[in-house]
Amino acid sequence: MISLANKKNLKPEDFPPEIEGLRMTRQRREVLAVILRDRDHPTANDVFLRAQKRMPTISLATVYNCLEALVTHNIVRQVNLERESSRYCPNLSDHCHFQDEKSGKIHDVVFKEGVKLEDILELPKGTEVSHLEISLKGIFGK
Amino acid sequence: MISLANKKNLKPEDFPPEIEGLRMTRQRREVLAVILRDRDHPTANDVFLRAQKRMPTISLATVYNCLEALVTHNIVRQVNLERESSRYCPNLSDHCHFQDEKSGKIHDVVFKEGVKLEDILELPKGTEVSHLEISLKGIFGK
DNA sequence: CGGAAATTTGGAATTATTCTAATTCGTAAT
DNA sequence: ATTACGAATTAGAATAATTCCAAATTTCCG
Repeated sequence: MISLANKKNLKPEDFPPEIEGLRMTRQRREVLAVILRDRDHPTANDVFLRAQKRMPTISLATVYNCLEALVTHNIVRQVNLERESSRYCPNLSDHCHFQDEKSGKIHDVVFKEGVKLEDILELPKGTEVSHLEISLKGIFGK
Repeated sequence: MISLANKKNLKPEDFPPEIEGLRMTRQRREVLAVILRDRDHPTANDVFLRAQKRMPTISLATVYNCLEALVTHNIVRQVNLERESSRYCPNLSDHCHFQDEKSGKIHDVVFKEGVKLEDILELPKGTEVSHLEISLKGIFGK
């Protein structure tokens, strides 16, 4: 996994020509930069609006295309909460999402030290987990 | 919580006039009976098609209305997997959902004895969880 | 440079769900 | 029973997110 998750003030130009086998086009750079910049779990449309600022000609369809490419190449993660629009998250480490009912903000939540999901679920022998999503809603403390 | 989860061969007529404070109309009975009968996590449209068999005049809008009423009164649970249509589940006990990639079937998965989600997540003090959803995908063993 | 392949684009199409306004139903009082 | 009223149902239109499509553009490579 490439460590983009912590690079904060990355400009689109700073990305290498290829990430995780995905050719970085101008639009993909822009979309990725948007997601890395604010880290607030934007929807595709949010990304579109932000990307448009620097690249007024980008289209929504392209944003969807870029997001799909980034997701399938494991460069960003797609987050689905209830029936809302998908959101996009640059944090690739194991974590889940908590949506605060007051602010609407989405927080990343990590597992306690050493906890593995397979340890806590009653899964039949031979089960292979390829995808896992945990989402919570409520009042986020602090 | 009313123990409908285990009643299997329930006919619509068998329901009391009111469940969890929700008046049971003819359509709501039918929708609930469908969900209790097959327990295969049908979508709204699946429910519609099945309900139509016994009640040819029921409309899709009504199925959506009934499902919403049943969900908000905690009589059935709404299950969201990725971006697919919502599905509906009569099992109200704590559990999560595993979608088998081969068959497409959805399996209920329970926590191991004594595990509480709050114990395994790093949540800030004062956090109140009102809603929780865990979904998995992969090859389901056995 | 020249052609093939990949990407982008705008708009149309699709799909699940919600909305709306009119009708019907159910209940309870007369 | 009849009436009246609020709740529920209905069909169809509307909406919203996403995907599809076909044409235009860009990129890559020899």
